Amino acid sequence: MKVSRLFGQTLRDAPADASTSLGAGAEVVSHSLLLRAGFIRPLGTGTFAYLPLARRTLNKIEALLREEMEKLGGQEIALPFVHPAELWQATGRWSQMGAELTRLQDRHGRDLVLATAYQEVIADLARREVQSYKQLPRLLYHFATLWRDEEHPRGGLLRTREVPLFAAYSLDADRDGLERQYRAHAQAYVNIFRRCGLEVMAVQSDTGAAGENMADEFIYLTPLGEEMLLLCDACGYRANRRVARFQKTPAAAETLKPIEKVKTPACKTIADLANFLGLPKSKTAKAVFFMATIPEGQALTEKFIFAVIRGDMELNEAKLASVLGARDLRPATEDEIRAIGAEPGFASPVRLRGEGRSKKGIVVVIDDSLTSSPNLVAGANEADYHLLNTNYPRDYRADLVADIAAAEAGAACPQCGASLRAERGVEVGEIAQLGARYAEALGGTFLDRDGQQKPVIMGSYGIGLGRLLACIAEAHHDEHGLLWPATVAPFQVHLVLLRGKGTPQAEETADKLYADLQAAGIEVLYDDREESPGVKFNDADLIGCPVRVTVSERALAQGGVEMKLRREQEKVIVPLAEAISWTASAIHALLEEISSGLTSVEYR
RNA sequence: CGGGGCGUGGCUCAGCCCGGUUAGAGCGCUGCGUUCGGGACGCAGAGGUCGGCGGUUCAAUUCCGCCCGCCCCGACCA
Repeated sequence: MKVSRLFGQTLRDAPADASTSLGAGAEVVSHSLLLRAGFIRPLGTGTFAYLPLARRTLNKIEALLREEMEKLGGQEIALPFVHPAELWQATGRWSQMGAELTRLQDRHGRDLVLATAYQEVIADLARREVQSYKQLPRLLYHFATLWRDEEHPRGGLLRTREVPLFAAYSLDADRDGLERQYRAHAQAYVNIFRRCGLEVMAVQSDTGAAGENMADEFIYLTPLGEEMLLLCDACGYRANRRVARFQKTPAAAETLKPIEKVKTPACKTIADLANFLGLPKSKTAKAVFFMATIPEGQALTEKFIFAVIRGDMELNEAKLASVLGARDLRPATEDEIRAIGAEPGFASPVRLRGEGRSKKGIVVVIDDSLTSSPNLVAGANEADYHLLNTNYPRDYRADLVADIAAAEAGAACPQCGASLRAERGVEVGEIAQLGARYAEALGGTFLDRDGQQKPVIMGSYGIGLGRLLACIAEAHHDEHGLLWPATVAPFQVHLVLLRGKGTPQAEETADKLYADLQAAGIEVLYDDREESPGVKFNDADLIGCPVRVTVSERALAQGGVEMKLRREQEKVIVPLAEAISWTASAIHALLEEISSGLTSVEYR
């Protein structure tokens, strides 16, 4: 491709809204570089056009994914982007999902959804096609678009509303089969990301709205990431904070003492309270209030959630939402708290005024640590008063007892007790064991060898391709621009022509070299423009092809053409006759460097 | 959801507080000439319903209201 014909130009400055900060105000380099280098352009909020350079890189990623999937026995399919609502109603996601699921109607008034995922459609296909165990196992995969109406698209390609997606789905007759395919994917994914030049970490996650069993996320570690991970260096425990467990320090055994009401003026926080009473936070119970939207059948009900946790721990909203089966959770307002008879800052489930709370839709959820922590200080539901020595279940009831505590950095590892470390990262892929959930919801059964009708066991395996592109850019750039791994670079070679003045020799040489390199199967971006050397070199650095070849009078006078790797400073003059072979071997070496890093990764 | 900020040629921004001929700059773009190894220079150009609607006014890019779009922060622990 000649730069003079390439669609999309480089920009000296990034658009103002591209220097978007994210999290702690860090600039999202991938966003500004991909914009400046002419890879992407924003269309609307959270939607992007992928220009030829980006599309070429995505093509390479897709080719690599196809290779890896074919190795696993995968078969490529294509699926519609607009789905009938019935499928989503059957699995319950129609009612479970909030505004991120876009619902629409066709001209006949039939409900439709824009795909936020494709498990329903896969399960529907499986129901129609799979009648016998002889048709299992199968592995399907596709490249598709996914629309999730995110509230806060951020960080350019890191969090978008429209997502170019790769996903695979395994269909099995039993859980052993699922386990085999799942492990195969866990290994394949590590290699897939490595081949893209991205080091990722697999961590345990929940399956969110999608599944029912175990899942692993593949995380690229970066402070820009929205995922918080807890890692154990001692035993290798790795989990997303949403689901991370930890060992709760047990409270000392004590005999239960009688409740005692004490005046605690202006003690509205746990810190104030512990300080005022001269007790550790672990001797207190704190109450946190939410309004939860919970699906019941097809209907949604809003319930008041009275959550109680020991004062030395923090509540994990994701865990709470999970145990409640809540679709949405928001902090309750002070008015809502008073309406149930509690006093903000001095609330507890003990002696809650206005009993018969279940009728009022109040759900009390307590952290499991409270069952073994005696004589805690809790609110008296009266301004400026707390109660000493409250005990569960002596003094109050709970509708649910569960682990709703957030693991923090420094908490004890659930496996070995060592101190957990916290890291941030971006989720670039997820693999999940869905089990029978989808087949059961949609009635997808097959006749097994034993003559029994059984549900098809599914797994799903997905990668966000735009996000992957952004993460690769985050991992591979310098102050001058992008620095693509050879496996996914839009072009392998950036050929720069410096015409100079006078003779047409340089141009004729470059034209021929362009043709010869292409004939040798090398992908070349040829900068044939009438631009100054500075502009051309800066654009080459910005775009980031791994090998740069410069044809100029100066280099020809020195006996050849100039070769430079994007990541190196050194330049060498290579005789024209050896230019092709030099380039080919340089590319080969770069590719080899990446493939040699591939190992058969044992799934833990 | 709440609070704050922004919206002016393709891009980055000035002008607005204090209303008044033809709305500016740099980059980019077009033409001509010079230059030619790290974002060169000269000359001549093109390109703007100043986000939209409404109001105040003799007069609105400027003041006011509403809307739309974008950005940031807060979301909460009692």
